[in-house]
Amino acid sequence: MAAPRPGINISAVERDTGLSKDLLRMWERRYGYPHPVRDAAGERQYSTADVSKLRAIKRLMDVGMRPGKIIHESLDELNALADARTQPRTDAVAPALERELLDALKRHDTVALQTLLVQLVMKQGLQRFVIDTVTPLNRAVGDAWMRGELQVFEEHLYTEQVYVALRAAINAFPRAPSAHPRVLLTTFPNEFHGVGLLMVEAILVPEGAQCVSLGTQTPIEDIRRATVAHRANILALSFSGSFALRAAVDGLEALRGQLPPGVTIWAGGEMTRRMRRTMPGMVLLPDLASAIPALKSWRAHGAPPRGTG
Amino acid sequence: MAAPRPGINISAVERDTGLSKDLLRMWERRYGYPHPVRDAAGERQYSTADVSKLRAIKRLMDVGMRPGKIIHESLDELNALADARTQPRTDAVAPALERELLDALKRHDTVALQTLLVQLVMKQGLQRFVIDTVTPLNRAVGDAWMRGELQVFEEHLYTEQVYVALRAAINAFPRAPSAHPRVLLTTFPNEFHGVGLLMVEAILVPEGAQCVSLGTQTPIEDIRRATVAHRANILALSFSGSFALRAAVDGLEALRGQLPPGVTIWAGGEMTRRMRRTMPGMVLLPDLASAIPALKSWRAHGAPPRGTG
DNA sequence: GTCAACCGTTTGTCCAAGACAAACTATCCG
DNA sequence: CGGATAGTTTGTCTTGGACAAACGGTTGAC
Repeated sequence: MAAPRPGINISAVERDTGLSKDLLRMWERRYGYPHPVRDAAGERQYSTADVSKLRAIKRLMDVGMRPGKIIHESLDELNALADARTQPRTDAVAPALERELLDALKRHDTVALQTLLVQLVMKQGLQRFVIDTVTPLNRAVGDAWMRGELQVFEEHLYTEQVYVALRAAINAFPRAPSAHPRVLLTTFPNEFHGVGLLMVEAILVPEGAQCVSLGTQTPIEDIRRATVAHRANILALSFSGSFALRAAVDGLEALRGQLPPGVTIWAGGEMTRRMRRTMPGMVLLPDLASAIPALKSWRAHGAPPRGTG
Repeated sequence: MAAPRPGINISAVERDTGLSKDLLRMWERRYGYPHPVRDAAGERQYSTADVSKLRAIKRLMDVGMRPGKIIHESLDELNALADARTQPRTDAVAPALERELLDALKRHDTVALQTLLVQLVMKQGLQRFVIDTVTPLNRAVGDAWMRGELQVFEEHLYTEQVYVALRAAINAFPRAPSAHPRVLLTTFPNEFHGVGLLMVEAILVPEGAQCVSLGTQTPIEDIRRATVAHRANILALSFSGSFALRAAVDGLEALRGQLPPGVTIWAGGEMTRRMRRTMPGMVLLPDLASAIPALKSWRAHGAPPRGTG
């Protein structure tokens, strides 16, 4: 009665890969790939293999590769490229534990997942949990998703569970209203990845910083206003790999010009690794661990006297 | 340095309203609205007023109205239509408190927001909190967003805070592995609204039910497998107003045919109010409060109640 | 009076090919 | 090594046509 795989609609491909319909048609015109079959109405019907490969391409593009260079590689070669990039693998999460977590995820066993995560927080402490467990786990989940081993909703489920675990752990720390520095966390508009913010918060709160997160997608003018209103000492911004480089640099420079010099700007996230290393007036945090020395450095010399411009 | 409002790109409008580019162009062709000015390159530049009105239209469409009937109404008239629909306003949240929450939201004051929500949970109890506070608050936030009084990220912030408060309250209840019934909660693919699931969970857990949520967007075959694997007694599905009616009915009928007759299917959410036919073999829950009698009915007879209330 | 099936109208999505601006790469110069 | 310039690559926007799905009113049966 129900055909098992009748082919995937261009809208569904857009949703599952994040590549717009226009772009999918343009690639077909320019590169000849993907080249989906047409149904009786002449509409494109993509295969699941196409979707897997498109996801792999998107993921590599998100870390800076260009479509023309990789679109004709096979899925295996694309995976090899991704693995090569992942070389500095720390193996901090015991592979057995990582497998156990992924298994629980695939079983949709949220209780087991949450139990495992909470156990790890307790055992490692919050900071090590974020750096040694969540970071490689994010990568493992991302890779599994790219290979089509995980559904979209399963990745969401994972994100949600990490979110809950981190939020609970952060809330366990007391809030001292006088704690310094005050850190304001958010992302630019068009940036949808907010887990990074929570991970930074989880690094900073145990150090005694006072964090306020605005969530994702705050317009730049609102960021400026919020920074002044909260009298924040540090403004921390997160950029995922898929964020437009130019928009990030322009926005950061605009903010630097508008904010009082006493406010320190931190820019972190995957995409900051692709930025020019010298951004005057701001601190680049290519990974989460570097937030700790950055905070110590602020306390040593960066602390502004009084002048709130 | 700061350009005030140069006009809004069609992509940004798609993102901010949820109306696809194709649809925006088609409306312009068919209805003459919106009719954005063109920039030097001939590309559409929408105004913020357009975006506000388009959001209002989208919201009314999500509750069943048709674009052709409302697209030429003014924003005020659209708001009046939305208000008229909201007539059965319970005013269970004191307007002062509601205003206080919205103010905290607009100040991005997550601490105040969370404090208020937690206080309300404690004071009202979880079930009343969900029914008397969160439901009207969702509507108030939705209305404010529709009128352009809230940014997208502010709505996200609200959702996140409610999410955290509900999740924390639910986790405070002990999990008895033998509790009955076992309820599996999820949504169909293409359904992005997951707060409803958490709200149902918050209604059912205090009644002693054992809830497992798969989050949003579970493929139907996975729902079937998960229901069998968890030996769930009740499968609860949530459909927001923007979900396609046909897809919901078809999917529900397919599930009903594939699941053992002993499994009760609950369908809830805004869009189930637009379903006409009494759906054989399943229970429609037009609002959250009706989940409690439905649960009691299951315990009394192990079968769905007849009438649709 | 209620419900289901039918049919014309409304509505959303897809398609094609062209145009152009933004982003990136390569090269040259200080 | 860093910065400006020229050439490619790449993504998004444009128009206008086509068609299928969803809707709403009417008809017919009970």
